[in-house]
Amino acid sequence: MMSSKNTPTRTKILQASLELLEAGQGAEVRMSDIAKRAGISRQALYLHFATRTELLVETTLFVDDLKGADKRLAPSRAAKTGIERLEAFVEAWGGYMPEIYGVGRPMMAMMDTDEEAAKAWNQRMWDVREGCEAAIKALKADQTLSPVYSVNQATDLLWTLLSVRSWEQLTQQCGWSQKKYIKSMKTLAHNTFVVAGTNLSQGKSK
Amino acid sequence: MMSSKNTPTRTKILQASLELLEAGQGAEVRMSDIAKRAGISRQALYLHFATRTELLVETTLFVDDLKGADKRLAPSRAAKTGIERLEAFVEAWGGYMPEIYGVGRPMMAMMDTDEEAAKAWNQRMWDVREGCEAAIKALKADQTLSPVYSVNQATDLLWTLLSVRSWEQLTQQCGWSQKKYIKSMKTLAHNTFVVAGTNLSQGKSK
DNA sequence: CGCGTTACTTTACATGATGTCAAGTAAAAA
DNA sequence: TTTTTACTTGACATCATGTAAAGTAACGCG
Repeated sequence: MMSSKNTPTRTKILQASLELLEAGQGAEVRMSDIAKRAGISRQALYLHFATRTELLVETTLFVDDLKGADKRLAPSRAAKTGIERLEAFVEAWGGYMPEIYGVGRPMMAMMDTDEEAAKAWNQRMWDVREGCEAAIKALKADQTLSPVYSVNQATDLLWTLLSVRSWEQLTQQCGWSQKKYIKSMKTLAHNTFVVAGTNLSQGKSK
Repeated sequence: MMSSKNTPTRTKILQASLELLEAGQGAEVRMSDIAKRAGISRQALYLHFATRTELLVETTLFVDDLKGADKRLAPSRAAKTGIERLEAFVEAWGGYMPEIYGVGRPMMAMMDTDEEAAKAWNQRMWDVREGCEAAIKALKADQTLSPVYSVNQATDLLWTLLSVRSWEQLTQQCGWSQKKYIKSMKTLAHNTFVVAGTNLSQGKSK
């Protein structure tokens, strides 16, 4: 019974999985590949993870732990004004996406065929939506939310703007730099959701 | 040699493929499924299409033919002002996406594993980008393009806003109606790309 | 009429990945 | 010393794609 313990072998597997996923630019990451890299037999993987999907899901949690997802989003929660919060969130999440894209890409690919994978990934994306909602609600509280949108509509829209797919298209397909992406998204979010007449990065409302 | 002919059997296959893809809400569409529905043997499929990918790609072309992709985009090309053109394009493409989503979903799923599928789908999406670019250039020509963005940047952004993935998120995940999607996108595109002080649906510039 | 070609059928099989099963082993724990 | 734990080895089931080969029924044509 090793259940949810942090045994060294389990960690080695997750580490191997992560390395392959991050390196793999389209390269398949098979169970046998992961086993080889972790230095154990393919069968041994199944002693720790029931399915490939489960391993992948656990890898995404592993990466959150490593890269400190929570800490990154903290500044956004600490922001005083809604505008600052919106900006901080765009910056934090926008900066985090490249870190998880390595595992995110295969996860998104699996969503189409694997129910479990879809559930796990959607759950995580829903958490992101909550971040969006919090930022929008902070704007609303400051009365700096554009009257064009309801809180829900603005949240949906912001969430879509900041989706991994959109980030992927802009940075991978269009060749945008990370810097350009974040700057553009800040501008776009500001211009879209903040009531007219309030400047970027000058959140002294009232 | 049946090469690129429109034989009845070939059409039957494409028809069957299309029906299954459109019906299939996550249901797998295997070669055997398509064969069964077309009323022929699985092997016969390979007499008309070398691979599953090729069949899927051909199905997307088939659907364009059926739904009249070209005709739908015509109004956009005919628009007098840039603003009208932008609006018409959002409306046309936004209205077209649900029609192709049935085949688009599996195509996008295949992109991750199949090089050919990726090339075919990207090619089609690139055509959409050209539509975006034309609309943005029309704004530029009218001097109604917001000075915040260059033509390229605006094109990339509009293209991403109008991507199938974004449409998918808003309509499938967030539950937006088609009407709401198009209206919101029109507003968003207008507010983002049209120079301030110009109203929606009143394109008399000059 | 006979002949060959076309379009399809049937059966069999190779491949490649996931996942299962069972027996064996080496070292730590009891 | 025995037992348990963690892993190894090798064999096998499954499932979809794609290949291969031989058979058949209809059709056009000299």
